Amino acid sequence: MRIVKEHEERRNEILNTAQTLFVTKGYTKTTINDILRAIGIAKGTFYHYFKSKEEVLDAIIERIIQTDVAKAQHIASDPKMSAMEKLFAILLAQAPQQGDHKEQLIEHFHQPDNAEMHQKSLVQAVIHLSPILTEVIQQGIEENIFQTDYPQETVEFLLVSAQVIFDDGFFQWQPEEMLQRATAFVQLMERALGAKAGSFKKMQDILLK
Amino acid sequence: MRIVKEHEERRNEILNTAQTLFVTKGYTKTTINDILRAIGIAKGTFYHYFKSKEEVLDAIIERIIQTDVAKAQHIASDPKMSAMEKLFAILLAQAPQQGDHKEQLIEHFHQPDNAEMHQKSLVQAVIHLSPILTEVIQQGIEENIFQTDYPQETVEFLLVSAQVIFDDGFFQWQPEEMLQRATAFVQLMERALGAKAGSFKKMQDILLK
DNA sequence: CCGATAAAGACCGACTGTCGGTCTATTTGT
DNA sequence: ACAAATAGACCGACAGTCGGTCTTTATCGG
Repeated sequence: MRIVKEHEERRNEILNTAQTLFVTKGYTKTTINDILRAIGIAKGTFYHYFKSKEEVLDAIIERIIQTDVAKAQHIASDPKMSAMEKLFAILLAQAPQQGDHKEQLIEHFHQPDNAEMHQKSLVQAVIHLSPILTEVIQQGIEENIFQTDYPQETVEFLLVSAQVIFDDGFFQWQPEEMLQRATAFVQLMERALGAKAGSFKKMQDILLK
Repeated sequence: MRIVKEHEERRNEILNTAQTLFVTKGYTKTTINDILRAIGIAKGTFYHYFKSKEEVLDAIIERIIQTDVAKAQHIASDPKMSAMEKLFAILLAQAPQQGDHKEQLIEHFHQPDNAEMHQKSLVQAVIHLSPILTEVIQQGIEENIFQTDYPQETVEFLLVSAQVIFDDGFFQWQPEEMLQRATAFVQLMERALGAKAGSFKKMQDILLK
């Protein structure tokens, strides 16, 4: 049974299917054949679009990060927002994984042994988000609400911490442990950025909803 | 050619060889056959000692972490040291990877795609070191040199940041970028732990040598 | 303007090489 | 003689390759 499609359509079909499988079963445990079977295409077709399994993973991660980066950029470039508002908005925009494409992934299992995927996401997120957040912090320094000699590095540390601690797959926290860490993280941010004690109270309240 | 050895000796031989290969070529790219060839043993011998490739990785990581934990514990239990001294000593004991067993690994290549190994090391390091460091922080709170409502969580964040940022394999920094991050990290610690501004100056100086 | 022809490229699935892991036979120490 | 240690032939699963087919679209002579 031979069904011909547009290049981009087929490519996205592979990407979407692979993403669902990678997230639910894990990258390593997902077979190329799993992907082929799920779509109903042959080996050759897959390799007509991607030259390796890893290239698919990279493409998926790039796609995910890209949407997050776009949101962050949009917020960061708003001239009417204060640095504090931007910071909160950007972080909140990240947290809920959103419905991604349509609705899939909502019920995704916490897949522990998925090291490649987690690591690549982490690195890409830090690389692409830190410059944006650094600018926001610098705006905050000019507004005299933040104070640090190392805005860039501080952002990196905070991003890494958040990505690792709050990503399922590294540690499996109980709900109350998660809450505790979220609260602690807000305090860490406040201190790391040299903000006035208690100035992140608002964010704290939002997080604890 | 058949050579019989003591159980522990053979086991360590496998561990040492595997560790060298995992670090230089990466875990995934290292074949069981690579290990066998390097030692000069057969498949059956390998599987007589370990039931999977991953079990070898876990054993290696446990061994590495164990030496770090032992050092940390030894320092932490010294009744004559202040919390600040302990904190510095423990961190410094981690930094130089030491000659591990004898001398190997000194010239280890920075292997970027080694996600499994990096992730497992990270998680194990945090799990085993954070309780020890948390106690040190609590001692510091009693000594009134630190102040935080979240000692445990703060330690976790700091450990994660340090492990990821300073581990080759996640990011590849230039020497001066590394220095910059080390400096920034000391400031982050100072602030995160609620220490008096400038009280970590000593540590800073030591790091910059 | 139309039908033949050729180029592009989407698609197929048998096949290959590699790798982690199993199994059974043999040797060695006690 | 018995258990522990060693050996290596063997297996199934998997990522990736290759030679080729089918469909669509552009081109061109009449």
